Amino acid sequence: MAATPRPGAVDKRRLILDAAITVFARQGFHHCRVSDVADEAGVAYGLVYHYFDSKEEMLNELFLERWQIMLDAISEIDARDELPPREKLYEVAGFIIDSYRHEPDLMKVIIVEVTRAANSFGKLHLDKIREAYARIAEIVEAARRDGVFKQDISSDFAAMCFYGAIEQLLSGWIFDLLPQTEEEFERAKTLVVEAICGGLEVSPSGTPAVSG
Amino acid sequence: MAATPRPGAVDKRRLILDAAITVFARQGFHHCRVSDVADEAGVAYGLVYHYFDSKEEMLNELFLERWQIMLDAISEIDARDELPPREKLYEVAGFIIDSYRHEPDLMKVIIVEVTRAANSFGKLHLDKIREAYARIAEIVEAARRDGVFKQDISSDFAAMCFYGAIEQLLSGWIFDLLPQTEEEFERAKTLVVEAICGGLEVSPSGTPAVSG
Amino acid sequence: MAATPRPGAVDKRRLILDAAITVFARQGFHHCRVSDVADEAGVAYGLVYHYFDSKEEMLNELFLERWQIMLDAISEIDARDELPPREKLYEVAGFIIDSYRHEPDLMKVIIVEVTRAANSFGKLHLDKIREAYARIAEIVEAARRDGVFKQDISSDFAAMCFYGAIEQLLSGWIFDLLPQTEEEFERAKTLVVEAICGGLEVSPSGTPAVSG
Amino acid sequence: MAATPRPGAVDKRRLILDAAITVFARQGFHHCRVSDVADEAGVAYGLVYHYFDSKEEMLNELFLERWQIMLDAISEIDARDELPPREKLYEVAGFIIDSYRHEPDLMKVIIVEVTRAANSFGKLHLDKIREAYARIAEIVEAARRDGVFKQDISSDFAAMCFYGAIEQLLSGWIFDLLPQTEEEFERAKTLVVEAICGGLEVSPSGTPAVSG
DNA sequence: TATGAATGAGCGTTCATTCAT
DNA sequence: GATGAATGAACGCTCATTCAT
Repeated sequence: MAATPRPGAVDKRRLILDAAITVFARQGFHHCRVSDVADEAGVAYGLVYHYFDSKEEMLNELFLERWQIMLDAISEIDARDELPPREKLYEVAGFIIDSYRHEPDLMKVIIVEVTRAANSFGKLHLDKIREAYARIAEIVEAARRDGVFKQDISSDFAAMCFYGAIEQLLSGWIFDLLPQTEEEFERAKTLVVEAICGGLEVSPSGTPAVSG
Repeated sequence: MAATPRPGAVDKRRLILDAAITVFARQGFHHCRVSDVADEAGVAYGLVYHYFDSKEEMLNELFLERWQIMLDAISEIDARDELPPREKLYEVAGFIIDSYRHEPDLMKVIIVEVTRAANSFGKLHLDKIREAYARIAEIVEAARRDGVFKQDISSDFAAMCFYGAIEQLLSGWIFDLLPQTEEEFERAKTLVVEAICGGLEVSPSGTPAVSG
Repeated sequence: MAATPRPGAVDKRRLILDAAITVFARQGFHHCRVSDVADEAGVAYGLVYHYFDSKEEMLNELFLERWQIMLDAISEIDARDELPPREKLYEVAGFIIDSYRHEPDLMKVIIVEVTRAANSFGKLHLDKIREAYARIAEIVEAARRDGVFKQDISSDFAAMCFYGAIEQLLSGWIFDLLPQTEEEFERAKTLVVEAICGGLEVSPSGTPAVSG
Repeated sequence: MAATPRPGAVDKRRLILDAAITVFARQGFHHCRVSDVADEAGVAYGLVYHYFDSKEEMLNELFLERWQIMLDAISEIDARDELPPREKLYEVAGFIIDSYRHEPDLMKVIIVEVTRAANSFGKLHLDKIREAYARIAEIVEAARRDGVFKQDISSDFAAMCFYGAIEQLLSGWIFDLLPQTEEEFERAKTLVVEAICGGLEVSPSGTPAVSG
């Protein structure tokens, strides 16, 4: 559907999609019009319908595009056999946090408008979302098999807690409940893993820090 | 504005609010009409506007009403000095999970339509939401002062992880990603605390279980 | 329909009608609600419907009540045979101007909401309005028969000019285009008659002033 | 906002505006729906809102457009120095009467819905309306300076009487209180000036007729 | 490709009016 | 008489989508 633009020519489709990120993040998917996106992109709004079937399709595409990148990243991380489980989770947390760091609007849109919007978009993409949990769960499951992670906490359950903690951090940044500095982002990577893997409690023998 | 109804009479205002919970949960706030709420309540269209200024006001009221109950519950739990920190967090997790167990539609609405809706309602209620995190953070902070919880994880950060994990579990139930049985609910209370406080990793000397 | 209230009791019907004058004048008939009238009167709005069939009926009644008083006044003036035509017109202008002076809200409502609102209320009351013109025309007609007024200007036409000039003055006061002082009101009575009867132009032999 | 239509193409904006004149005149501004206007114009409902922000805006535009033409006409008349005051007023009356003759619906809308609607539109346009009176007053004022018009009647007052008389004639035609024939219209031009300038009374030495 | 005029279903909201108490 | 809860038709306005150019 999207023709490859001539080299040097502006890819209007991409232009529109990027404008959609900005507008969806700023006004919210339900509170913006297609014409707002077109205005942001500097094109006539009829053109939006030349490239996309509907307003929703833009959101879908933004989500799928980005989510797939994350799924691939998780898989790639899991494949690095040299990494211990905690390091793998650190890499996953790091990838997601860096995603927000580099593209906060896009991540905001995905979290706020898709991930949580169960009734409308979420349903379409539940399988994709489920897959992310499953891949994280695989990391946990391997750790359980190796006896590094606790047996009584199922890997699915653990994955939910882990992902939930990360998403909550992102929400905190999105809503300005947590400070957003480079240091905080880096620190968060270490601490969220420390919290979930090592626990909040002081353990008798101490917990080794994560390298990062 | 809403007069106290005669004893024995139906409180139409409450009827409408309850219908709103059902409809918002089923169709989503943005995908339902005010007439859907009126139909669900079995009242005339205009009566909704007799009691509420707008569709949004119903959502606001549902959120504020319920959220305050949670805030009060957390405070009450924190005041029980005999409880160790982990037990306090167990009570908090238990309260939230039970809230979902007993009123899944209402909790769904609050999580999906308010807590995450950054652009519209979320902003109105950020202070209330922030307060919940703060109260959880107080529990953690006391534990840190007592040397029970780690120093390097700030109480704010810990509170976000803890709350995020719980909300993710609720999301999992809402979206049918996790099984919903009485046992699962009970088990989740214990495990989420075990995961966050004790950590996913097997600690050298083992971790004491929570009573529940 | 309107029961005579017990002596000393408040006549709620009258109370509502007076409130309607205030509200109609302040907000305009179309821009006020029945409840605004009820609030102004300090009664429940259901009571308005106990006394009146509709919002319109209140306006109708206000108009008819007042207009009849004017019709009677014109007739009475016309019957005073000792008065020359110009004096009769002076008395008519004086009556209308004094009506505004003493009850500006009521006159505003009648002029703005009834007299000019041809499409809705006006039609119902056109006969009454026409009657006023006719009575003024009678005064003019008598003057023409006596040779005091010009033959080439029909009495109907003259009546329209005369009434139009007066109503325009009232409009000027209503819209604050003309100063509203006691002196201005008095002066206007004289001048409007002078303008219409004697004309704006300086006549060769001068024009006699009106007594007033 | 409204692009200039291709030559030969129908100007839909104009079409809608003309339909609005018809509908506002027939049903009254408050008693018609936007859909009535759209139906009358033979266009889709939404197109009205493509060209106009609101129902009110259409009325505003109709008024301002027409009123400016009148203001310009009065100025132009006043600038014709060769004309004596009475002739100038004759031209003004003639212009207004011809406006009604050629576009009775538009003039009806302006008089009934705007000029007199004190509470809503009138207020917005009072300055424009005031300007018309002022321009007429200038004509009178010059005549007073020249000693042709009476000193004791202020030019503002005289302008109100003059304009009021004319508007009343238009009201008479609008409400079918006066006969509407070409002859009547022509006659009215002469007579209204004769009445206001020369007065209704027979003056001792006679009044010169207006050429027209 | 690109534009924006044109469409019309749909929605939130208002408010005159009714009626049980 | 008096109240105000209850009704529901009606209306202004929005905006996703289509389509002629």
